[in-house]
Amino acid sequence: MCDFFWQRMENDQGDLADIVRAGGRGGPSSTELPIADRQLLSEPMTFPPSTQGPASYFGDPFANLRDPLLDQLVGSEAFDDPSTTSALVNMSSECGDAGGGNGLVEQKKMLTAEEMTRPCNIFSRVLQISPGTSTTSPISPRAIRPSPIVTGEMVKMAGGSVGCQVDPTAGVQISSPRTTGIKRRKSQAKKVVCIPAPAAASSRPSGEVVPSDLWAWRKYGQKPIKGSPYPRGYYRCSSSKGCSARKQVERSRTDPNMLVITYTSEHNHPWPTQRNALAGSTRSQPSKSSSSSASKNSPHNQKTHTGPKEESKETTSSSAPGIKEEMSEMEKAMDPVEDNEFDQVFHQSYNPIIPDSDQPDDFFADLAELEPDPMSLIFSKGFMETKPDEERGERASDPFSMFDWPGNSFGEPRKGL
DNA sequence: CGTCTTTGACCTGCGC
DNA sequence: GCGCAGGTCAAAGACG
Repeated sequence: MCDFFWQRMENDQGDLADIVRAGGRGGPSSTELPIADRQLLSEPMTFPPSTQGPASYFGDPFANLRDPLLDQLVGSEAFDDPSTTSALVNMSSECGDAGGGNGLVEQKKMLTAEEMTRPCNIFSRVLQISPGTSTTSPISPRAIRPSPIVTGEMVKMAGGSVGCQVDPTAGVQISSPRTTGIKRRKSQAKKVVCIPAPAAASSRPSGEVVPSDLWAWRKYGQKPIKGSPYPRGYYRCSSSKGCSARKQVERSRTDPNMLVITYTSEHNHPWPTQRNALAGSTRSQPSKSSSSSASKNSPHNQKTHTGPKEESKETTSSSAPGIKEEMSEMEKAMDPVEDNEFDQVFHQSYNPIIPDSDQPDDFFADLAELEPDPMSLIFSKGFMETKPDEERGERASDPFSMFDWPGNSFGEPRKGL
């Protein structure tokens, strides 16, 4: 797998600041190692099955799970565009060539001006930032501005591609580190995800577009952001009561086509099961059949997707079939042998690792008993399967069928709000 | 009935 | 200390 993450876990465990997930980068131009591509999908699985690392994520054993959003992203617009698709598989290059195991080093890599000039794939940036290192981190919003033009999180590249940076105001509150223990809202560790957004027209009247992911999110607020024509939506996890996971969704002020999603806190529960996901998601899709139609009609969609929620309730298994397909081919092309290894690791890796953390093992143990491995559900539909041929046959017909992501629903007016 | 979104009011952090 | 802006709360209404 990715040595980088392993090392990081060992060296920097517990410090989200040093974690850079899926450091998206310009497509083919990247010099990443082939193996790195795999990291994209396996990244969350990169933690040694028995390491103590994951527990450090807010004490959340599930924190190391890759954000389902990523999968969706892959499936959304990314696959609509062959070019982006190709770029997609390269996005994890950061991991591959960041052998140093030093988070700061990697962040530097990601955010250097040089990099800014590179085309950006759909996962242009996925960062986890914690106050602890924010002050010294090179990712300071100001620091990452290669030019006066780059004032927002987005940077229009010469080639027309879009570069994404962390928006200084997009939740990446980089303030003085608070080591006193005083919990400050703006000092919370956050993970910023910059993704391509569907056409605004397809979303809510407000123009808000919320990508879906496996978690169930409930919107609890919206605020206009100074300097940005687009409001910021505030969501909290509704999959589980007591879950402190939250996220902020807003459009890039500089590029409406990009969404900046800031995740705060981590889920303290496993991936939402279908049942859980359905909780409260009884609302139907808006008149728009677009996205939802795909997912609803899809035989892959195990759950009766009734939620209009453009973003959450669609906890359908979303492990981007498209990505699997892509990855399968990539892997084959790269190294069939590793393919098996990859699968093995993948299967072995996922398992809400509950290392020697403060988390009550019993609690999660119970969860495991109560619910089938959520990840399994996800990947059973996704790239986890090792039957590319069969899958491709099915997916080929409807690669997006199992998704409810915005790619299908993005931009879809959820309903006449 | 339960959960959702919307939205105005209130609270809090941070810069000056 | 003050004011601004961001973040959260909670009531009201909508939906299935």
